[in-house]
Amino acid sequence: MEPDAQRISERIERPSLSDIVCSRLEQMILSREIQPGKRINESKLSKVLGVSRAPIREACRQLEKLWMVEVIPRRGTFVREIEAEEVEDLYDLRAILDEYAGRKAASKIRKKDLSLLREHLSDMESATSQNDPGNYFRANLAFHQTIFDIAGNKSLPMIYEGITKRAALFRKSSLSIPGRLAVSLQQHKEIFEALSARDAAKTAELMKGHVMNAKQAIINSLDQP
Amino acid sequence: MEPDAQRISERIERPSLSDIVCSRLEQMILSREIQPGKRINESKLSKVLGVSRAPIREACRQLEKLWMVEVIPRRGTFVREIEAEEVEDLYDLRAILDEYAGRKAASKIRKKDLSLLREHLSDMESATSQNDPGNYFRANLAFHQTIFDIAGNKSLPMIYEGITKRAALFRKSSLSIPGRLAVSLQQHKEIFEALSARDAAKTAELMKGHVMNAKQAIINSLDQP
DNA sequence: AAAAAATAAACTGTCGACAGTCAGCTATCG
DNA sequence: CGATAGCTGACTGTCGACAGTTTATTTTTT
Repeated sequence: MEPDAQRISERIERPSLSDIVCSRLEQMILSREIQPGKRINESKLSKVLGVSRAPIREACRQLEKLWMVEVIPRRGTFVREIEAEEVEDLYDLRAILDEYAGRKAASKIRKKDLSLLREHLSDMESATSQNDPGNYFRANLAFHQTIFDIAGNKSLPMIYEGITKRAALFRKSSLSIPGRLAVSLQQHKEIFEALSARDAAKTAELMKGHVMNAKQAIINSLDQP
Repeated sequence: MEPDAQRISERIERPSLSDIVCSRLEQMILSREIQPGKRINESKLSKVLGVSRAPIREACRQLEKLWMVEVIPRRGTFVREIEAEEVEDLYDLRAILDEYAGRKAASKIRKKDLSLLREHLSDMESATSQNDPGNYFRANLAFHQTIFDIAGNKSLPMIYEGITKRAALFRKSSLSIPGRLAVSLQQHKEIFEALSARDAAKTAELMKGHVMNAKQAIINSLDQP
């Protein structure tokens, strides 16, 4: 019997073909194997991957949900392009969402939440000392998502995922800028402190500042590439 | 020749079968012909509508993008349920997005923007005097979307659409509460004034207050139904 | 009679095929 | 020589069918 029919989504399940194609496509897009603006050729790709067109189409729709591609009726599926200007927009949105999440999380946080955050923080710490942007990025994402969980706004994670995936299309991440990891780490430590102190205003301010800081770092790095 | 290959999305095009199925489905969901939590039976629906399953699936994926349904692998597509608690979450998100948009729009607004807003305002005015929530809703949406346009954050409208469609699943809208139309109209007039004065702080505050006010109205109406 | 197992029915995932549409090329016309 | 119209190849939209799962039903077991 189903103990909780509402929460069916979270069960173990092997991925369907569409899911496999989806991650494969995401990978191809992020690695620029398929370049921005280019069309995803369904029939060609289906031959390459050895599957029919149905899972390919399914995967494209999934990626559209994440704003990574744009499906144009009767024309095809195109990898989205992203301009510096739009990256700034996305960072602005991240800033206000993080600010909100920080404020809400600070007033709700519990001991076990703090220990989970501390784990992510230590992951970020070791990634920083090994100068490993990839792992830092993951731990960083986990840190922020944990704060969302604590904040408890159920709709926030979905929105945020779209924003981050879309921003990932941009060739440059703030974390790939030399010296950024250390700065970012320090900011997360401060956020952690503010959360421990249950200081909502301070947490909100730090979260916002953190994102706006990353935004500025990107803008600066573009001016002098 | 294509004058602007980037902006292909906006061209005249007759709807595909999937599009028709999609709006039909949306309608069925909002009218509760298919109830929240229920599965959308692809094969059954394909017989009813006289099309194959492919357009049906396509439409479901489209609705998933708008958070109106949840697609669970190998189980089917389910109409999303929405609790009062989540409606509050959605209003919170609308509040911070509107606040942000208001601040940004106030610093960028031009004369022709103001006249467009004035038009929407007068639409809302006549809808109010005729006590027509449907038309009021549309004019209201147009008003807010115009502010987004002025703010110029390209990603904002997409996010906002998801939030509003999702909130529409809830049986009650703040605008359906007796007396709300007049209150809402007054608030929009104040927002318009603040925008005219290019007062960013004031506009932001009013926008946020307006949404939070609507949220509170819903909460109150639920306590005493 | 309640729980578990086995069976049957229904449904989704995937496939290959065909038709209508679109992009690019060639030939025609001014 | 440039622009337009018609043609051609390629691709997406849609279809019906089949296979593997999931759900509902029936049978068996305790």
